[in-house]
Amino acid sequence: MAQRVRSRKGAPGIIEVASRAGVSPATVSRVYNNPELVKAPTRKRVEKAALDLGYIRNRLAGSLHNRFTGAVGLIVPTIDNAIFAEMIEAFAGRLQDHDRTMLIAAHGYDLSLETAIVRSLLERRIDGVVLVGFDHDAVPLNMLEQRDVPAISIWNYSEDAPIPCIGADNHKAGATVTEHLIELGHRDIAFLFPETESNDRARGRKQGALEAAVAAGIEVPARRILSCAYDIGEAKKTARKLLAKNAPTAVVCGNDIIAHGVLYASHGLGLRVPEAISVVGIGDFRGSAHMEPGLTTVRIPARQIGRLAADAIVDMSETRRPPDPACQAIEVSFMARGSTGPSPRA
Amino acid sequence: MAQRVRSRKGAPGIIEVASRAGVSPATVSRVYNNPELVKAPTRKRVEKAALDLGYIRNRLAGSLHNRFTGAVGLIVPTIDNAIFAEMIEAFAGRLQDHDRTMLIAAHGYDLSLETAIVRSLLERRIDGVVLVGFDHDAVPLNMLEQRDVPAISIWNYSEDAPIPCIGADNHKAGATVTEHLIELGHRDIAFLFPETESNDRARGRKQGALEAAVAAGIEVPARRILSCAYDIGEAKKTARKLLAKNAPTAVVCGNDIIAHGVLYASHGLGLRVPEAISVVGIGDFRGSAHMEPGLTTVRIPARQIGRLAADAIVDMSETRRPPDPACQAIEVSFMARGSTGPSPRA
DNA sequence: AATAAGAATGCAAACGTTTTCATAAACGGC
DNA sequence: GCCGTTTATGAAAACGTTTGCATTCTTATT
Repeated sequence: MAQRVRSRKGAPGIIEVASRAGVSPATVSRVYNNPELVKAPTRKRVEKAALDLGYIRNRLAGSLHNRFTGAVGLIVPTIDNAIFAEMIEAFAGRLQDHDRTMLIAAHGYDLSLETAIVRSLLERRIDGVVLVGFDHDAVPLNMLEQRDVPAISIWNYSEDAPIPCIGADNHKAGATVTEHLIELGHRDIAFLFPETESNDRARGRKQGALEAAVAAGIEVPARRILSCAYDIGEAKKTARKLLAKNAPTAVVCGNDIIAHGVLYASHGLGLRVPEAISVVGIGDFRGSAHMEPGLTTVRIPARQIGRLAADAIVDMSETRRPPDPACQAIEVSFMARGSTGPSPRA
Repeated sequence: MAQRVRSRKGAPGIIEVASRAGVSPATVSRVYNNPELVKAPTRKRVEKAALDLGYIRNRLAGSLHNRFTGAVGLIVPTIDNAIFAEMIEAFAGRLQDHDRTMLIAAHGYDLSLETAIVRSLLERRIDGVVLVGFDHDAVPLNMLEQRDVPAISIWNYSEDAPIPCIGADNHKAGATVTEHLIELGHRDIAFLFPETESNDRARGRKQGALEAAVAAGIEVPARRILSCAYDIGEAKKTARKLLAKNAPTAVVCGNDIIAHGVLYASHGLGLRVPEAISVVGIGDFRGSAHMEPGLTTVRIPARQIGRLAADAIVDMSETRRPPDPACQAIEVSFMARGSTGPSPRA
């Protein structure tokens, strides 16, 4: 029977459990942290006592002694983004499997906020931190390093990354979708990307896309390179201007959300996709496959990245050394769907 | 100058800061927790010492003494859901404003997991917990109450809620969209909702929708009541069957995601919206306004709920009593857009 | 049956703060 | 300048665990 009415201050501690089980506090502690060190019957008694009293251990007290809190920090640009949300969900789930808790914070693409966030995480003595991308202030990175708190970067991949990373080759992703359009005969291609200022993922994709065009002998005039926020409405508005007159035959979008906006703009203008205009995205968000027509895009396996990141950061916090190899490339896969077709001018 | 190379064990503590500033540890503590108690020049000296040493305080140690950890738990069905993500983002942001940290966990609509989650949060001695909806096991709720940890429910609203709540009247939301269709002359309406087993929000919406139909003298045959997961693909598949032959003139969807699926299914089948079929959603997710046609729906102000929830739980943890009034109704607003029109059979 | 080795448990000292209480310093009124 | 307050600081005892070391209980070996 769980003992009732433990008012405010009276939550039972390890000492109460110990005395009820007729053992020392040390033994109770061991039951939780090194069960194999205590003999089965004793363990049973302790477990029963804990249950009877409704004991809930205080991990904070332990962490004071340990070096470990069992909490891991995740810093993302935003939570409210379809593909990050997928990654976060997977990350959190996997962390739970490892008996860890996630602290999450968003900086809204303002990298200068990372310092404050990292500080606040360090005040809670997290066991490790996961960051998105490679663009980071030196200050927070130093704080982590000085305190010997493991950190990894996710989402982007580069061989010579400053910290261990798990991510996709965004450059290649941008190139892949562009090459697809080129193969279909498109020569007049527009590029619609988010602001690349403090977003190395988008930067890489854009570079990859533009370089692929150049490599195919296509020169891209400045008016074909547009930027817009991560927002369907904005993308739609921008695309409407782009498509209203003198439209290109294809649009490369920095992510699927922008592509959705472009698709809606096309529908709104009565431009048939893919007959009149081809559209490609990057990311393969939930839903992209099911639109009409389905969106041609490059799949970035967000959930996989989330899971691997959880595994990696937990491992690093335990072994106290970077994984081997430090950086892990996640393969993207091209998804050809209905939103792309031969150039009407071909 | 920040002092370099503090290897592993040597992170400076409050004691080092104190001695460098020539004060006692108590004073340093006060500088952080009750700055007004320490004279300006002393405070300055302490702050300088802390900066010089690169001191980062250890909140865990403090929480051991205090009752407060500055961490708040948020338990959601899933993070990977457009409208929850919006709420979470707003909640986390507001929490940061209050100098609090968010611990988040998802149970994937399996309410039995909440017990383990609550336990794990309590092990971290969170200052409060925010839950989604009213459907909860008694066990986790009791654990929270026994330990005097404040909890609130969000998303759903009811006057006689078991715990303080901040949310919308889902019943009314369901009724509103249905009445809109009825006003447009629709009599053959289908209802496509998520599983309501362990989801009181969906349950309320569905009830509201069906009751509105009944109130208008419409009898809804069982074959017009369908269920499908929160997933565009599934919704599309289910809708395709529904619309393939003997289609209703309108579909009420339990949320915007399902509505998106229905819309895509209609496009795929060549059914014009809203001429041949009207579709309504609930939620007003990002993007719903910009589809072609725009989705008629009911706006649930997710960000506002998130912000209010953060304010409320912080307040409760400080005052140690429920807010007044305990429950707060968030008004939903009907958004008429292009996806609904007069019934073709009218 | 004695003993060495190993396994299980207990003791008590940390861990890094906060906070009560006590003391010392500053202040204002006369 | 003196005294009664108020304000600023310090000393030391918590807070609830974990863990190294010491001790006791088992078990296996001879």
